[in-house]
Amino acid sequence: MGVVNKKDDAQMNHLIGALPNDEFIRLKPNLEPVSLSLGEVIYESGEQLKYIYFPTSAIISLLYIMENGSTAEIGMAGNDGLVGIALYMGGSTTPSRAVVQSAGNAFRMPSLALNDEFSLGGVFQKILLRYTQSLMTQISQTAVCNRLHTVEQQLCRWLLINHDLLRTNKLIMTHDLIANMLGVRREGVSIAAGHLQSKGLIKYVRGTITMLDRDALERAACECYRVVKDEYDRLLGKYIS
Amino acid sequence: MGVVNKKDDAQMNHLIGALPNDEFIRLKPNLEPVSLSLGEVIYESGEQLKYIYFPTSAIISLLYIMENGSTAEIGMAGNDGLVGIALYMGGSTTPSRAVVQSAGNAFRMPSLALNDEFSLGGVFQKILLRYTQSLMTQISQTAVCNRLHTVEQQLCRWLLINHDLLRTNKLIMTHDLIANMLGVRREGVSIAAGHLQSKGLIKYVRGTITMLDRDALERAACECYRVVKDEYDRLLGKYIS
DNA sequence: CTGTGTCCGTGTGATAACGCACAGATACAA
DNA sequence: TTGTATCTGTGCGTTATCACACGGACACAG
Repeated sequence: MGVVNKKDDAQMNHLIGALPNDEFIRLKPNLEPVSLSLGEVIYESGEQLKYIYFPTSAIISLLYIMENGSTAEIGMAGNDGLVGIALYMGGSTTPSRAVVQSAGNAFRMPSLALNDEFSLGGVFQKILLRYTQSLMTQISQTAVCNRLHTVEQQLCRWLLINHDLLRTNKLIMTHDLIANMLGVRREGVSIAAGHLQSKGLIKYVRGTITMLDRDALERAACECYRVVKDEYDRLLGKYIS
Repeated sequence: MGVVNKKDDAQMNHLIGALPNDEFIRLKPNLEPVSLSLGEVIYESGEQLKYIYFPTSAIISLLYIMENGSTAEIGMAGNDGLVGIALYMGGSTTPSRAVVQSAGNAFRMPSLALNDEFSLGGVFQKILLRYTQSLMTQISQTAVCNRLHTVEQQLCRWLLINHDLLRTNKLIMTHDLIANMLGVRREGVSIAAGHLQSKGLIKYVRGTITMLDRDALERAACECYRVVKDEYDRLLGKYIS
């Protein structure tokens, strides 16, 4: 007791949990726990960022909003990642919006403290850069996935990612919201979801989706899911193992 | 004479040209000029990288190759950028392939020298990180563009990017190759190109495309072109201006 | 328990892009 | 000049997705 311990709440975020003790102790005073509610906008497109967020139980979605109002998700971050890359990459902001997709908790850290620690060039910097590369893989794969795969395959992929981050089979999410994430029509999601339900992979009623057969979902998803997951493990596995 | 001067060939790459003199002098011995031929594969997916490339007149395309053999471009780098981000981000490799899309020259730099300079935390590091963010914007925009815009809009965007990098109106490129970049069928490109030709925006014959009316091309392209360009200028403008 | 809003199913027609197949045209080499 | 490879135009049937529209079902508050 009294000793700052890595088996702390902050541990629940894999990136924070991967830090060596000395770096963690230095950072800890700057980590402020916050509670994030569904739909909350963490960052608006083009807005100067003040904090970087390390989700623990929350899931945050990175969305692009086009001029005509349609939206599409380019990436997702949960306790495996962070939100606010632009702060240490030098841009201070991005053209995307960050929205809370699943309510929960996170730690946030002010820009100044972040940059102080980042510039020391320690493990913190290494992890942040590696995570950034992993996010680039996620975004890249989303790009090709949007081009080459069907809505149903993409829905499977999206459900699997959520499953990994939530670690529960129940997902509170309407078809309409999923459609906004995938950048397709609500009907398209309804049809794909109906198909998956009839095959027994999922079950849903009014805003909650239950995943019944994860293995089958993986088989029904496109390769993109696995590529991104494997690349994350390759880049960060040795830290968070 | 004898004085290492920034008005050097290396200057032709904007990122190198943006370095302060002391950093440039330190790096110069490690910059090896290379000539890149059309179709040459700089990096294979998953292959350990040895060099980072700073194109001067060449254009390099970042491609994803799916399991079924179809391809799609996620980004492009010319004298405005570099190829080999994974080297300083820590991953050493990426799941994408880098192919020479337009023959020309580049400088390459060994991994070791790159990391030595990067870890000093100077302007070099700042520029590389900012460029990385700009590339993320490019990839993200490609993702949503693939989802939401037509082949014709995307073709316009692609032509404009090439125009910016080549600084000539003539582009040596068949419909088939463009189709591989955009991740669509060759016929789709032929039809879109035919349409643009009939409107007088471009002209083409057997593997060479001439851009006739750049302003009209910008109007026919989706917003994605401008978003990415503006973000590049925002991130790097103050260095390369 | 009744109203109102949300969520999902379904239908119809339109459009964009796909896959395949082949013909005409051009370039280049023998 | 002739042959061959490459490049582009076009047609046809198929599929995925879109846009719009509406009805039924459920949830929850008053």
